[in-house]
Amino acid sequence: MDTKMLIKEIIDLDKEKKDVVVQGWVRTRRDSKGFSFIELNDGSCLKNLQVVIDHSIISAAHLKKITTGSSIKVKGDIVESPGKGQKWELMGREVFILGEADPNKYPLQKKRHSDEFLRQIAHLRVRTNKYGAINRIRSTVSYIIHNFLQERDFFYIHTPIITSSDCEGAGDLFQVIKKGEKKDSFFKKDAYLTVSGQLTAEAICLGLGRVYTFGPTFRAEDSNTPRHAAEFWMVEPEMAFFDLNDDMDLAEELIKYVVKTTLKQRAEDIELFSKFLDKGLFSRLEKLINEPFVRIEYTEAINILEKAEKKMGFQFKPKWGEDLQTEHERYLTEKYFNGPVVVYNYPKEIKPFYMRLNDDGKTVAAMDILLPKIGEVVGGSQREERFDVLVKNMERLEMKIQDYEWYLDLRRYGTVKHSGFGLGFDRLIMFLTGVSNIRDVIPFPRTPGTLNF
RNA sequence: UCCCCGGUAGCUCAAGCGGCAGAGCGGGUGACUGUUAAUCACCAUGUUGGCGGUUCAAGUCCGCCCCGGGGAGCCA
Repeated sequence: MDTKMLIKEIIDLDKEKKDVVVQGWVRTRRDSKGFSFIELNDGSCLKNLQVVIDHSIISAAHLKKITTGSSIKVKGDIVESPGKGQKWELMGREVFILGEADPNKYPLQKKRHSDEFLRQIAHLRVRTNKYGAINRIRSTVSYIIHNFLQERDFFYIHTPIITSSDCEGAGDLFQVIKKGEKKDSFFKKDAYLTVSGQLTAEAICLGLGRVYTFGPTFRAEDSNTPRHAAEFWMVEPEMAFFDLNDDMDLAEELIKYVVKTTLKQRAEDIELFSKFLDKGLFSRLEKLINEPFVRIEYTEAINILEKAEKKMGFQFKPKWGEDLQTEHERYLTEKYFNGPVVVYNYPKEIKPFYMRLNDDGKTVAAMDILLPKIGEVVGGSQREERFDVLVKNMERLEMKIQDYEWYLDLRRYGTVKHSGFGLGFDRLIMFLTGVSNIRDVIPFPRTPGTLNF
């Protein structure tokens, strides 16, 4: 009886194995006199399996159909390869062509393509080394994040994708309406796609203790940058009895754990990026694991930036009370500290209503984690647990308090100190791989003016 | 949304001042070879993003539009 095997399993074999079946997609075929070499990939790992086909087992007409992009099934024996470049190869005994790929039309050639071209054929680009690796890394990182949090007694919770109001005040929302009907015909009120699961996660947190969401979020901003997408994934832990320091500790520990574990579990895939895309990748990742993140107060960050202003000639003057500009973030992470920077205690005026007011009355217990090249990867805060202060905030911002009665209930009844943060999953993948455009770490990216597939 | 750059063969790109549209890769055919992005020879690539204008003549100049990229803004 033949054994169905993944190429990943074959690569790891420690001895030869008879009667094996392998299925996959052909990357290239090289013909010799009497036999052909096929590079076969099944997606299970970066490496291809070299398949040797003796021309006595296949007709010339069939062989011709085994072209780049076609899918085949091969039965045979795994034997040690006499050639250089691979330990094992599959000596074919029977070959079945599962699906042909007309070489005159198949868009992926055995050469490098530009990212822009591959984006147009996102349904096929996963068959390249680079995009196969990205998707494997996404899967592994997801699993690692779940592992990390579950081991620390966090519960994975599910917050709604369709939300009832623009609670978070987070920029532009996508509205949800029933096709062909008025905007409020279904829910009898306005409905939107979520921009964050935070507020509902807080509710579950104040009952379960430690929770997290991990799901898609949506922003309707007309942002055309390599770091923004209209649909992206976030991890949002929310913890009872955590203050801002606990919050920063957890976020830093999580990021370090993810990087360290991914380097171990997806070494081959990460190596591809460090070799061909970003020579400095390994040293940047190693540095992140081994050194504590710099933590500075917003006020200190402004001081540093003001001192650097003359030398750097910033387009925007750093000024207390204003948000940090992209050029400011880059100066801090890429020049001044050359590594991850956590900035905390921001002016209350530039942060949302739910962040906890500090004793100085001017700043809130907020924190952002900035990474070199990527910018903000984490945004979090200690939440305002004091009923009176929270209501005052909402009044200052002229919010409709009646829409948030349920949220205020969380402070009316058994309120406790609690904190949380949101981690941009796709930006984390960018940092891990050195891929510089978010459109290339999301399998089917959604951006303004682009909705394909 | 604003500023800048670009769109020429399937892909990546070239074409001095407006004067016959080209190369490499990929593809096809053949040769050679336990090959490794194989190698060598030959063959075919085309509405120069779209519409309009200037001109004897437009890939090239002008206008509008579409698409892509970079930067900025927006961004829990």
